[in-house]
Amino acid sequence: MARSSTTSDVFNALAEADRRAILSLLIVGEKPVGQIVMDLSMSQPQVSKHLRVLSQVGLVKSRPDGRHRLYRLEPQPLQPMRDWLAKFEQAINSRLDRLDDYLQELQGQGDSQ
Amino acid sequence: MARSSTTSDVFNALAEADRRAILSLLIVGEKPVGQIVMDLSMSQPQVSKHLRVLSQVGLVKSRPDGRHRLYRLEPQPLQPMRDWLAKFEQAINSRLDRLDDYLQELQGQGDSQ
DNA sequence: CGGATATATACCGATATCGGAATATGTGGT
DNA sequence: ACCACATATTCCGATATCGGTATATATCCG
Repeated sequence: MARSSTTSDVFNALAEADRRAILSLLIVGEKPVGQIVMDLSMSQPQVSKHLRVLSQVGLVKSRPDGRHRLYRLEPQPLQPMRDWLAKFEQAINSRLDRLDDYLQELQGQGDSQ
Repeated sequence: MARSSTTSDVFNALAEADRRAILSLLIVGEKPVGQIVMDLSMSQPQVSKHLRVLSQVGLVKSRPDGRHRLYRLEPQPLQPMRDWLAKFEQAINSRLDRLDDYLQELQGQGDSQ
């Protein structure tokens, strides 16, 4: 048993930097696969495979356009991730947290793992 | 070559649901390993391993407390993820986007694979 | 010091992922 | 129908991950 599953979970889909890059590219609008291949200097099959994963989790949708296929961003599935992160807002912004930072800067923090 | 790396990237660390659960637990405050084991009904080695990964990406820090070791949340490394998500705010909130939703609700959305 | 509790690490097998190369599918133009 | 272009899929080897079990390390207590 390796990682829980992958193509069913947005967190997992976004664990790959290349896939994040693809999504970022698509913010500006629809793009054909070939364009992504050029923009990111990745192999065509690699891009297709990543697009497939992104498709499966619903982060992109596609439509045919001549011999091209245009992929577009579908941002709704990002919501669970946004929700999850939101839970940490308070911790991130808390006064205590910054105090922690400060103290750790002062002392040579010996710790972790 | 499998996934780029794992223990160096926050996105990757959070690809595992169990690790997200651990972080969520720690929002309320420091906890010893055993407490996490009980709360999440996971095996002790499993929890220790997940904590190690979280440690490596800086999402938790620990301090000894008698024979226990208290782990606490360190939310700063979440920032890159927040930043990355922020890029999609506009797309998520856009009018067109909601229109998309609407249209997809109306039609039995047939698309994508 | 010896035993008990708490946590970390090592080892293992199963599995899923990734990238590359080759190939299949599909579409348009002539 | 055929050829070129665009994309998807399959097959493959390498690798990293995960969970389990067993064991090591550490700390406290008597």
